[in-house]
Amino acid sequence: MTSRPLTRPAQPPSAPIVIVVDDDASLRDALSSLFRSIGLEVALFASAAELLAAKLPDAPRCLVLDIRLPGVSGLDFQAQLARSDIELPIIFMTGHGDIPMSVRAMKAGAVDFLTKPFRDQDMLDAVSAAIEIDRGRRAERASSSKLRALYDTLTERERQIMALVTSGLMNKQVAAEVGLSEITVKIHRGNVMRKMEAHSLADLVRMAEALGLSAKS
Amino acid sequence: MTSRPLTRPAQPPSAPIVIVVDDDASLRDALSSLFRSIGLEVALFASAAELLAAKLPDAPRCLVLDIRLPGVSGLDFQAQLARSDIELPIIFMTGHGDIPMSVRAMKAGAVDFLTKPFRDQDMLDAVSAAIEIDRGRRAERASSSKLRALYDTLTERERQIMALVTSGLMNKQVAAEVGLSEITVKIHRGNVMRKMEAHSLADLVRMAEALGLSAKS
DNA sequence: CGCGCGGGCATACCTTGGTATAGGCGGCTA
DNA sequence: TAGCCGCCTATACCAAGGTATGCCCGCGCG
Repeated sequence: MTSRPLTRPAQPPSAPIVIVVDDDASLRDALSSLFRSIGLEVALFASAAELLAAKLPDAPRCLVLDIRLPGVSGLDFQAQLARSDIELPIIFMTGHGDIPMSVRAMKAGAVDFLTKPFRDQDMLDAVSAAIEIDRGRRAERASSSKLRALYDTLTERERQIMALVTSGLMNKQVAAEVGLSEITVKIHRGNVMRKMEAHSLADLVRMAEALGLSAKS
Repeated sequence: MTSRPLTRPAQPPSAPIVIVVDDDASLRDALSSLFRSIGLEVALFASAAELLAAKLPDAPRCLVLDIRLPGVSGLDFQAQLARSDIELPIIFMTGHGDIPMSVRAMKAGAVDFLTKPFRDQDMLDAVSAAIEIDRGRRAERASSSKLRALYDTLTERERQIMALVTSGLMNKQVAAEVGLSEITVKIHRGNVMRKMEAHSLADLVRMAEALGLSAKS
């Protein structure tokens, strides 16, 4: 709930990036040229730590990850990313994996799990799907964080009135609920509409829905 | 959009059922006693066809399925169920599966994919999770089909007004949009509220949202 | 044919929503 | 201390929502 600046300097929509983490240099190179051949940007790393240290442009992306890594395992790294709430679609590669490993990865949200050697087309299909997923998630995050920012400008009272109004109560009922006069509720309600940039009650209801609000009586 | 009777005879909430499809009779029996030991109902079948022919009570359920089946494969059966829009959480078992097989199953929505021999506890955990998933889906289906039924009682005009009103337009704007007088819009709007059993505009907006309505201008 | 039903419109009347103007109170901070 | 902000309230006024009564039209159906 900290109020960070939410307007980043407008950047040209960057091309999708495939992040490859594998300790085998020759495989990295092969994947790099494979992805570049269809116009994707590529970022190569030999270990998870290197990736975490790197700064990557803000574009749709996905991670192509070997299960066996120097240091942590791919599955552990996946869990680590999830804990740091970094949402990044992952495609696993493995030379000596087993079924429980693949199931665990998929249950944790991996997009795909390829066994080496894999066909180029399979990898490209997986990466395309992953990039699409990330694109969708980014769009959702962008709109929902804008909504959050607006909601954060509301005072405590205004939030309270917003919850009650969007739950379907009339002004007089809201007033009775919180022990205010109806006119005061109207004022707050007007402030809420203005601050949330809602053009109608229907708008506001949808916003409340997206924010997960509910009137706890 | 056919108007089927939507009120089924009220049945007592039945206990969860585990459906087991495996051609190995001894495994079926073992699983049966395992599941019964924690109070779950069990339905046993030797093949997919037998399951399809059977009538099962309307209760939370899941399917425990061997990948290798007489006739169709488990994966094909999974796809077949999906096509017949039968939503049924599936737990696969396999003795000789491979990774691509497990990945395909998980991508198609399987809850788990266990390799034989598995530990009893792993199977029980998977089944519990699957039953929970089915319980949630059933609740969602029930409420959304009730909503559908109400929506189906609306006339064409009423549906049109509902979409426009819940998109945030005022009565006069709706009237201009569809070429009616404002008073007529009010009448339809009132009919919509009554037929949809909405107690407030906020309610109606949420219903429209759940129904996926949008005002196509 | 009469009837019901979906659809449309008008007048009248009341409730609810929304805003402007104006005032008071308490707390925080330059 | 003055000023700002959140908060609360009141009067007044107008727009929008909602319902009732009454009347009209066209269509399908027993």
